[in-house]
Amino acid sequence: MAYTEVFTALADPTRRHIFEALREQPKTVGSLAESQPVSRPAVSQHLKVLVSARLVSVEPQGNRRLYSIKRDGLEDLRRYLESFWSDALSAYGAEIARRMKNE
Amino acid sequence: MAYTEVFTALADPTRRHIFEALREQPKTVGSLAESQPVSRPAVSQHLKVLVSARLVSVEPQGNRRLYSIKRDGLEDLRRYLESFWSDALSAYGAEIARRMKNE
DNA sequence: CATATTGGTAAGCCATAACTTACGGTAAGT
DNA sequence: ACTTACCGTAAGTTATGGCTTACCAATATG
Repeated sequence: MAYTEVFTALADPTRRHIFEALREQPKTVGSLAESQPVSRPAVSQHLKVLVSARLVSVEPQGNRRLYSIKRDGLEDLRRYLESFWSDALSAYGAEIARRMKNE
Repeated sequence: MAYTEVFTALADPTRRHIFEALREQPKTVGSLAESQPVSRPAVSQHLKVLVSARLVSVEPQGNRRLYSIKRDGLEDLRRYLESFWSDALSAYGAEIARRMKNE
């Protein structure tokens, strides 16, 4: 399942904070580490996971590496959620119908 | 963050399979365990997590316990995603603008 | 009642995840 | 050229997560 990677990536609070910090603008590893309570290598490892989940992309710029949000991972997530929504609704309706039938 | 619980719950493949198995109709622990490659206690533990994440609800029926999908957790997830969407778009636009400026 | 169904919980095991420090490698500045 | 800044990776430690078996409580069934 491809969804596992995206869900796992966003499950960790620190990683989600990093991801959210990129909403404003693309940032470097160092600047991200400054606003997080963990070390720089930890941030680097988190970014690796986020990139692998296609939630974030990298762009090397000379000395530094600029990380920014990538929409692919979010698209996957949204697709999963939407496909689930109608089913959940129908199951909910079926449940209601079932209860009404038994009463 | 309340999102951690939902993301964590859906990050595990087995747990997601259980969750998806409830799309059709409410089921008992035993019937869920039959269609999964893990033991019944494992399913029970997974359901505990899903209930805690408000993705699933329980309804005791005499001897058995009927589990069904609850929409609250999915609502949370959708809200998070949507709030993120516009930001991601604006950040994306800002990035584009930034690159155009530099070229 | 006695026994079988159903299922939650405890204890223990093992893999993995998240973090640290230490290191190396490349680009920028002086 | 040397040194500083930036950052990825390796190695090691610790915590947590998912699984199993064993056990126990509660309801249904004969």
